Amino acid sequence: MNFTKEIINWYSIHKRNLPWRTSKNPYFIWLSEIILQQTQVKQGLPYYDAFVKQFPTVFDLANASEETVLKLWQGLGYYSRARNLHAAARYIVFELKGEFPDNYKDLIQLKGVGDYTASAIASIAFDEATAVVDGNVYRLLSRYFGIETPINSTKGIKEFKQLASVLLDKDKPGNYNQAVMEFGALQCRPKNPNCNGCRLKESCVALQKNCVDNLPVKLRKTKVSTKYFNYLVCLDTKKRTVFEKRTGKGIWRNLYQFPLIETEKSLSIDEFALLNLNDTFLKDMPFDYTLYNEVDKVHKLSHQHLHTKFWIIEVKDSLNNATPLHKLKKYPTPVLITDFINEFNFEVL
DNA sequence: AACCCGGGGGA
DNA sequence: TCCCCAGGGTT
Repeated sequence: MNFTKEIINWYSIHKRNLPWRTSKNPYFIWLSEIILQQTQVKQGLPYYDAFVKQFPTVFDLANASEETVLKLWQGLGYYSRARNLHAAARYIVFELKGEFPDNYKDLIQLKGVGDYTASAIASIAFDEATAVVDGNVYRLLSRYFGIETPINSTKGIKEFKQLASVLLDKDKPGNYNQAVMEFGALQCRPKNPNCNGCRLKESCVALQKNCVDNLPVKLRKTKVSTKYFNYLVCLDTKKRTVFEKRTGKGIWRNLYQFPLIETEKSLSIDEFALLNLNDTFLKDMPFDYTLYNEVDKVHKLSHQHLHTKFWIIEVKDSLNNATPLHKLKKYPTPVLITDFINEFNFEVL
């Protein structure tokens, strides 16, 4: 049983028609790989189409503003991907004079491009024999070969990369790399893998040992922290509000939001009244306030649960540095804020 | 080595 | 609920 040939044969029959598979243009391959990091094909597909349409070449992407790129990325998550994508496009256009890096060593120098993505682009666009190891490959190899080394340990990362390199089809590395990932995604799924209909079932170690569900082994479950967010949604006499760009190194960097006050616990209306809002941009401003949502809106991220209250601040004056309400949807915002804006429906005010 | 970074979907 | 997803960057 030749693992590599079986995977390639399976792929020739079952491969999906995906837009980035119709071209070897490295820009399109790169774009698809960044979008698909930690993102399922179904979720990333509409974003890929939108990016190709709005930025047909790396020059178009480089000449756009970061805010425009973030706006198009809005809702997809892991926004550093969009910031790095944009920075790398500018680097390619303005430093490399538009000549796209054409090998693993140069590709991995790009912001947001690590071992996986450099291998994917190098093999698919440039036929370089570098093996990809993504979540699909970890799962498939750990099961088929019965490897119990944790996939997120230093030892595991090296071990699986080495094995993947041995299995790689050096003649058509791009085709094989896509095949092995596709096999993991469609056949050797995380839950309910299709072992009965699998052409590798006779030689699959995990299936023979009846431990398919226990592989791959992964260490360290991320602990989830809870945070309490209070957003100050101001409405002044000119139908404007305060909208700010997030700074710093935390989540949602360079996306926009209402002024945020983080607290140790969920605030009652009385407790909110004790906050000294005169220390903020509301200094010397007359205002009334109401609580928009009695029950905390809980926004769940992979590592944080955000318990959120939206406070509606009716300011009886004209705010400084305020944003007209009808312009809010022009800015890139996290889903938590996007949902609020849509639900609150400022436009009827 | 450990932690941070989003959001959606499946079971 | 918990886990996973065509991972990468920082400390």
